[in-house]
Amino acid sequence: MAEKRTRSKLSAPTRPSITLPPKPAMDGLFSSGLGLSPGPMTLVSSFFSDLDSTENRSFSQLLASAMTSPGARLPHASMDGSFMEVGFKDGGEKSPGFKQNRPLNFDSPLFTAPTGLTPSGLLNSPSFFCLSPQSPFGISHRQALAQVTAQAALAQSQVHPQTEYQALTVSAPSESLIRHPSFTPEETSQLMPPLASEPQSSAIEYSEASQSDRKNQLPMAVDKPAEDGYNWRKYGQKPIKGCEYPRSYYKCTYLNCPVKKKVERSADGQITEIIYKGAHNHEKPQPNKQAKGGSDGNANSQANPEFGSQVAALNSNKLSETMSSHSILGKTSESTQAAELPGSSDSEEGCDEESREERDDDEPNLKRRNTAPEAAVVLSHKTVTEPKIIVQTRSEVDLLDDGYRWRKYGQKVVKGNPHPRYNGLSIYMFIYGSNNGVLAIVQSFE
DNA sequence: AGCCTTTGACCAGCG
DNA sequence: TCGCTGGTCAAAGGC
Repeated sequence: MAEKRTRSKLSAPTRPSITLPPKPAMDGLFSSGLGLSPGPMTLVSSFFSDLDSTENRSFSQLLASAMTSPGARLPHASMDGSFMEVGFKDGGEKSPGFKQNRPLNFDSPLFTAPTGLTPSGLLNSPSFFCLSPQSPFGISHRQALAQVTAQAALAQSQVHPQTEYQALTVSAPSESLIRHPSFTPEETSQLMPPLASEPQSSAIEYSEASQSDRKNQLPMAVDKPAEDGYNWRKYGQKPIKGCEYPRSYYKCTYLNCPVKKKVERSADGQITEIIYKGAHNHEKPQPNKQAKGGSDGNANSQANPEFGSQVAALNSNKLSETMSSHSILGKTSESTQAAELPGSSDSEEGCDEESREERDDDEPNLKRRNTAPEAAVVLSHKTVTEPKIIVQTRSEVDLLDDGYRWRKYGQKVVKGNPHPRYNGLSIYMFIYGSNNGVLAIVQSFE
C-alpha cells in the first residue's frame, strides 16, 4: 500500500494554516478572558432560543414540548419533581454572534448552571457537528461501564470539600460519560447505587487507582490521557481548521478490536470531545495487563496531548473555571454552518411538568437516579465540565429505552444525514437526583 | 524487542 | 475537475 501511495501523488496537501477563520463569536466569548467559562446549561438555553425562532417560549416550555415529541418519546415517559428542583440561574446570557439569540424565560427553575454558556454554543460547537452521519458509532458497552464507574467517583466527590472534588475530578477520566444504549438498566444501576447509601465500590476503586495515578500525572504528565480502561494507540491526527490543536485518532490496541476514538481539543488545549466508534470485542484489560503507562488506559501516554492537557487545566484552574464547557470550543464556522436550525417540529406539543411528574409516579420501573450522571455534562453547583462524549446510536430509541429518564430538549438537523426519521443530532437531558443533569448527544444514523 | 507517537502521504467523499 | 476535509496508513523514530 505504501508503494502504491508513493507511486501516486507526490504533492502533499497543503496543511491549512491557522489563519483564524471566522470562528463563531462564541469562541471569542469563551476565550476573551472572562475568567468564567460558560456552563453547559447556558448552552442549552441558547440552543432553545435557536430552535424556537418564532415563539418566545420559556425553556421549560420548550422542554415540555420537546418531551412529548415523537422523536423524543420517553418509554417511561415521566419526570420526577426533582428535575424541577434545579434552578436555572442563568439569566439567558447568550453568546454574541449566535444566530438567533432570542431571550428566553429562564425563570422556570430548571437547571443550575454557571453563567455565560449557551446551548447554542454547544450545538454549534465545532465538534458537535463533526460527526459523520455515515458511520455507525457507538461507545462500547464496557467502555461505558468504565466511564460510569469513573463518573460515579466524580459524583461522590461532589459531596466532599471542593479540594477533594477537584482531586477526583482530575483523576476522573477525561472522557465524561453519557448514557449508553448498550447498558442495561441493571448494569447501570449496579454501577450507580444511590449516592446516599454505601459508596460505590467501583467508584472507590477507580478513585483509589486514580489517586496513585494523580501523583504521577499531575505534576508532569500533562499529556497523559485519562483512563477509560482500555489501551489505545494513536494512529493519526489531523489539523482542524481554525483550531490550534489537531484531532487525534486512536485505536484500541487489543487484537482485532475495531474500536476507535477521536479526540478533539479546544483552543486552550482542553479536551472538547471524544467520539467512540465501535464496540470492544474483548474484556477490559486488567490493570496489570494494560500497557505500561498504565492506569490511564492509554498504554503509551508519554505524549498524548489531549487528555493530559485537561488534567493540567483542571489542576491549574479554579473549580469555577473548570466549569466552563470546553466542549463548545474550537468550532469552525464551517461545521457550524453545516447544521441548520429547524424549528423542532416535535417540540410543538405542550406537556406540562406536573403531568410528567404524575406519570413518573406511575412508573415504578423507571429508574430514578440519585447518583452521578454518566454523561458529558454534569450540572450542579459543583459541576466540572468534562469533555463531551458523543455516541452515535442506531436511533434515539436506543437511548430512550435504557430504563432511565431522558428528556429530549433539542434537535438539530445534520446536513447529509440520510436517516429518514432522525435526521439530526438530538440532545437529551437525563434526569436524576435533585440537582444534576446529564447531557446526551445522540446522532442517529441508518 | 515491543509498543508507542509522530508525521507525511494517500484515499474517499463532498460541494 | 478541483479543492477541501476527514479518516487512515505506514515508515521512522522514541521510550
